[in-house]
Formats: sequence, C-alpha cells, structure tokens
Amino acid sequence: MARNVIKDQQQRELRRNQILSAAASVFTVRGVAVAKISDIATEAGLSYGHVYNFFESKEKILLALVQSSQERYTELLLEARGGSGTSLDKLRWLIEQYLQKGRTSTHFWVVLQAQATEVLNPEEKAEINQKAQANRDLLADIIRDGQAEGTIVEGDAVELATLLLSLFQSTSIWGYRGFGEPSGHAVDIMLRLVVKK
Amino acid sequence: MARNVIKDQQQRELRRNQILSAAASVFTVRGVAVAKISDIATEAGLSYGHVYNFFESKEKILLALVQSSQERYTELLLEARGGSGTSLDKLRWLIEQYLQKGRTSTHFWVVLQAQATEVLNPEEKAEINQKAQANRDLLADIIRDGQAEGTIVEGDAVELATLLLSLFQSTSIWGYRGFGEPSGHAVDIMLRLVVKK
Amino acid sequence: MARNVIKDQQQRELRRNQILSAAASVFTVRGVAVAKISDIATEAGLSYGHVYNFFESKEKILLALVQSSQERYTELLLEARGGSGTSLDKLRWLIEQYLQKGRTSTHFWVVLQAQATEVLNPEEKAEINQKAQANRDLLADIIRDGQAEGTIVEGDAVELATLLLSLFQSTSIWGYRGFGEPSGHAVDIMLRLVVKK
Amino acid sequence: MARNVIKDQQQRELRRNQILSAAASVFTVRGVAVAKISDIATEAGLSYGHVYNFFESKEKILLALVQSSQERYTELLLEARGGSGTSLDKLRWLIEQYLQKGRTSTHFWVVLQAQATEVLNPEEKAEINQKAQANRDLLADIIRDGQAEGTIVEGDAVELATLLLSLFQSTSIWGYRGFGEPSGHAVDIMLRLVVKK
DNA sequence: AATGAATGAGAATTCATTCAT
DNA sequence: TATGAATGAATTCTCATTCAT
Repeated sequence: MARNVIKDQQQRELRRNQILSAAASVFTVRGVAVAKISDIATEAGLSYGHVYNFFESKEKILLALVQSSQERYTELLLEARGGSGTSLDKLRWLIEQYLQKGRTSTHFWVVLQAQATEVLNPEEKAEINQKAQANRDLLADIIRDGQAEGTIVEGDAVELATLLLSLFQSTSIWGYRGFGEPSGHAVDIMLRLVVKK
Repeated sequence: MARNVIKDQQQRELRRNQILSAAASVFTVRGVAVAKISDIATEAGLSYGHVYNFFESKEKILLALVQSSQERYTELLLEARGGSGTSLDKLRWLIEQYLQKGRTSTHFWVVLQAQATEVLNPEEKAEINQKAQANRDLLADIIRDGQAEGTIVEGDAVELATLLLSLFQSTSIWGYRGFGEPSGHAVDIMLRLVVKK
Repeated sequence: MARNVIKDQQQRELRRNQILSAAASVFTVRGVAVAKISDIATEAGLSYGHVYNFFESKEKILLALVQSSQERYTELLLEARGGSGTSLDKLRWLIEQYLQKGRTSTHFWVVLQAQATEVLNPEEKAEINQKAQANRDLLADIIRDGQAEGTIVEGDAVELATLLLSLFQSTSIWGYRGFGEPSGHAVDIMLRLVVKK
Repeated sequence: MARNVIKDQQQRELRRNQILSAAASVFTVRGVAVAKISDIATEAGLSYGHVYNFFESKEKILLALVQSSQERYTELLLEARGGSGTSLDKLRWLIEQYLQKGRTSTHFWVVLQAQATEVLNPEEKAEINQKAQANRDLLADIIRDGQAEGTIVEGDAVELATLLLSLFQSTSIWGYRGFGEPSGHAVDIMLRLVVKK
C-alpha cells in the first residue's frame, strides 16, 4: 500500500547523515582523492549504488561535507562571539571547543584538501574559500573587540585572526603528522599570539 | 670516453632534478593524489615514458621529493642553529627563510599530503614522520638554547617547537586557502608565541 | 464482491495500457535501448516498482508493444483487403491509415529497433520477423488481387509488397530524420510503384 | 632512440580506421546503444583502453562513423550527378551502387539509429540531420535535371527525392527484417516512383 | 636515452530488479 | 495495489606502467 511518507523522509535524512559521517571519517583517514565511494558506502553500512541515490558523485559528498563543516564552525564562532567574558576568554573557549574532537567532527584536514587540491572544480573551491574568509572575518571581529577592550594586542585584526586560526587549525592535525596531541597548556601558548602583555 | 661518462652522469642528474621540480609544482597545484605522471612529464618537458627511467613509480617521486624537501629543511635548521645572535634572532631568520618562496621550493603542503594521506605506504609514511620529528627536535634545540639564555619563555621545548612550526608552516599555504600572503610583521607576531616578555 | 473483481480487472487492463502507451512514446523518442524503466513509469504516471507488477522486464514491455502494434497492423491489412473498390483503392486507404498518426500509435520505428537490434533475444526476434512476413504476405495478397483485376503491374507480388511497405513505413519516420512530413500527394506518388500504366 | 614519426602517423591512421570499421560492424549487427566499447575493441583486435587514445567515447566513434558514411554518400551522389546519360541512368547507377554492399560500408541502419535515437546529443544529431538534408538536396538536383530533360515526372523535386531515398535506403536493410534481399528487378521498380510514363 | 603505442587493473557510475512496507 | 529504498551486475572510463622501436 501507500508508504509512510514521514518515516521515509526521516529515513532519508538518516541515511544522508550516515553517508556524510562515513565520508568524513574515510576522507580524514585515507585522504580525499584516494578515498573510494565504496569505502564510504562500506563505512556507512550500505551498498555503493545506494550512495548515488543521495549524492551524484564523490565530489558532491565532499562539497556537502565541507559546507556543513564550515557552517558548524560559523555557529561556533557566533556562539563564541556572543559569549560572556573578555575577548580572550572567548578565544580560549573557541579554541578549546575547536580542538575537542567531535565538536567539529569533520576535520580541518578535509576542508584543507578541498581548498588546496583540484578535487573540486574552481567554482566550488571559490565558494569554499569565500566561506572560509567569512569565518576568518568573524574571528577578526572578536579580536577587534578585544583590542577595544584592551585585552588584545594592537595590529591588523584580520592578520592576527588568520595567524591564530592557522595555528589552532594546524594543531588539530598534529596526530596525522606524528606529533602527538597538544597538552592542556597549548591553548594558553597559542593565545600569546594575540594577548596584550 | 671517460668524459662522456661524466657528461652522461650530469645529464642524468639534470633530468632527475627537472622531474622532481616539475613534480613539486604539479603536486602543489593539483594535489598529490590527483596529479598524473603525464602532468609531471609535460611540466618537465619530457615524455611520460622517460620518467620511468628515473623513478619507478609516482610514489617514489613523491618520496624522493619529500625527503629532499625535508633534507633541505634540516640544512636550514642547522644553518639557523649554527648562526650568530640570540635564539630569537635565529628563529626569526629561520622563519624568514622558510617563508621566502624558492628557498624551500617543495612545499610544506606536499609533505603534509604525504604524511596525512594514504598515497604512500605505511613504512614510507613512518620514515617521513620520523624525519619530521627529528627536524622538530632541531627546532626544539634552538628553543632550549633560548630558554637557557633567557630570551625564550619557559615550558616544554618540544611543544613550543611544534606550535611554532605549525604556525609558520601553515602560514606558508595561506595562498592556497584564499587568505592572501602574510605581511612583513607576521614573523614578529609569530615569535610572540615563544618570546619571553 | 463480484463487481470488485471485475472492476479490479478493468483497472489492471487500464494500467497495462497506460504502461504500453507510455513505453511506445518513450521508446520512439529516446530509442529502445536507451529508454529507462523509470522513464516509462514517469510517463505513465506511476512508480517504477509498480511496472513490475505488469511486465517482468523492459524486454517484455517491448515485446508486448511490438506484438500489439503488429496485430493492429494486421487488422488494418485485413480491413483494407476486405474493403470495397479496386486493389489500388485499398492500398491507398491502407497507406493513408498507416501514415495517419494515432491509427498505428506504436511506430514502425520501434518495431524496426526491435527487429534490427540485440535488445530482444533471437527467439523473440524470430517471432517478430515471422509476424512481419505474415503481414507482408497480406499486403502481397492485395497486390495479387490487383494484378488479377488488371490495376496493378505484373511482377513478383511479394517483392512489390516489400518495396511498397518499405516505402510507406520509412516515410512514417521522416520526422525523426529531419525530412519534414510528406505532402498530400505522397500517397499517389508511392502508388506509382505498383500501379499499371 | 627517437621514433619514426612518419610510421607512427601511418600506424595511428591505420588504428583509427580499424576502430571505425570494427564499430561499423558491431553497431550494425548489435545495435548502437547496445554495443559495448569492448566489443568494438575486440572486433578491432586491440585493447579497450587503447580505443580511448583515439576516441573519447562511444558517442564520438558513432559520430565519426556517421559523418564519414555521409561523406562517402555525398561523393557517390556527386559522382552520379556528374556521370553521363539521362538522369534516370544516373539514378539507376546511384541506387545500384548504394545497394551494393561494401560501397557504403557503414550502413544506413547505423545512420538511422544516430538520427532517430538519443545516443547522440541534440547538437550532434542536428549536424547529422543537416548533412542528410544536404545529401537529399543533391538527389533532388538530379531529379530536377531529369524533369528538365523530360525523363522524370513533374512534381516537387525534394519530395520525390525524399521518397526515392526512403525507398532505396530502407531496401538496404531488408536483411535485418527477415525480408531477404531485393532481386535484380528491384531498382527498376523503384525508379517507377519518378519515371515519366 | 627517448618516445608514445598498448595494456589492463581499478574506480566511478548507471539502472534493472527485488523487496519491505 | 503501490511505493521507492536498496542492491549489485554490468559498463564506461582513467591512467600507471610496460615495452617495441
């Protein structure tokens, strides 16, 4: 007979998320360009053919993944900016959240591959870079606030933001480079970059 | 006759370097896993079949490239360590050299792909990671000297070194991420990470 | 109850015809081998899964379609043969009916694909060819009658029939070949093939 | 050492023709949409991968084949038009050549599939149809000459041409339809279509 | 040394068909 | 009856690698 449309919808949503989260894992561990659709399907626990009922290509999966990751990062930034305490407190909170695995389940590492590699076409890359710049600008806002309140050192807020994000993002991939994991002090050290002595 | 042997040897060396340098460029721009042997051959100005007279596979090219890049970085570190001035001066010089394009012609970005991706086999990756750690330790040495001479902040020298290198290495790929290029002040800001107030 | 059974039967018949008629359209426009089951289902206004409640495969749809088309053509031939007037009149009527879209809604073009392509298996193709020959023979009968009555030229009736049907059938696909549609005179011209001067 | 460029060129040409001629055969026997690249490669006696060094897809092979077939048909038409004798003689010669297998090795049947099916994209189909119309117009020229010289019946030369070509082209595929082969008289019968009584 | 023709393993993708609901 | 999620066989296509010249 007729199907349960609501349930179908939920099931679809569930499957889509399964695929994205499997892709996040596979892309992270194996590398985006090396990952096979069948790896993702296996990781997600469904057949490779079914993946194509949700995404028309590996490229589109990557795109969806990166965009969702960037959106979650935007939310984190907005939450940080809107939080209480000094700008330094906000930055500390932000970095701690960022480094804490799971909070941003898709990794900087995957976004980086999408940005710096020819896996995506130029238009898609441009879109991602634009969003990355927008996020950087949000970070610069927090820094500008800190400069106003006197907790953060003077200087070009955008450059300070770019340096700070480069630092904590690259710290998040120490594991893949054989550098172990950062200690509890690491965030304090990072903040020296911007803190006013 | 003897002369021809020598000439041949030089010619061979020249070709090999052509290929490595073409590979560096192609790997950087297109991404290691996406790059084709024929791209490299074209960039190097020779036929793709000829590449195999120098390297037995794409993988071996990457390996040779990364190793040579790491060696050049080692030399840079040794040169910095052996230089005159305070440890801070040495670090500043090192970072400036590093960021100056051409000095480290093969990029951090390629090494990162080799480290974090499954393009190479585990043994090869382990070897690269080991060398990366050794280089990090050289940087930690400089930092330790600085702590002894009082110009550098206290703390785990290895972690400080890892943070500092994360920062300047990731700064070197701003271009690929749409972040523009760092200003002349950037190095000073980076050094705040380790400088003693 | 009894009424429901009858109604169900009618409903089933209706659905089946919907599918066949959708298939005719899709096969004609897109080509038999390229057409997808889902195209047919969409055109018929039902779900692709439901198609399998009526036909066990795409092949069977094609077979049913071609057979029904051949049967309708047989009926047309019988009707023509049984009509009044000279054999020439009958031929003219036949061709006019044939060319008049809708009368033979499934097209010669689809039958031709079924005959000349490996979409169907050899047994099925043989069956279709046999029926096509039987129809040709019906046409030859009319021609033979015309020869007896003196309105049609002498000669091998089967060959004359084959030439004549080749002509009007291929005329029916001018549209797909960019040749426009035949004028009102076309039938008279075609009949020159067999008319006795 | 260096290769023999001339020989390479010849070899390439040879291979290309091997592929086209294999494709003609496979497309004709199996049907265009059903034919696999690997069928063509096997028929041509080389590996499927190598086919892609000559044609980027099955579609492009079909296109090349059809175009070459149309060109050969054009040549035939020009040769016929330029020949001696009445227009009727020219038409007879043309049809005889056409029906004689090997003269037009790629078959009308393949061209028809290319024209009437969605194997090619609309632009490619349009191009083919245009060429088909141009060829039809050449045939119409011959007919017009015949009308001027009084050997061919009055009437729209283009429609007469379209009817005549429909007839002899469709006759060329009797074999696939189980209709046997036309007799030696067939051409005379066909010509009745246009001959002035 | 140098070239590029030739091969085929492997990955992406399509779509007929099955089946739970 | 009716739907569309799910599967995987079959095919296309790419590209590293080999090898004759």
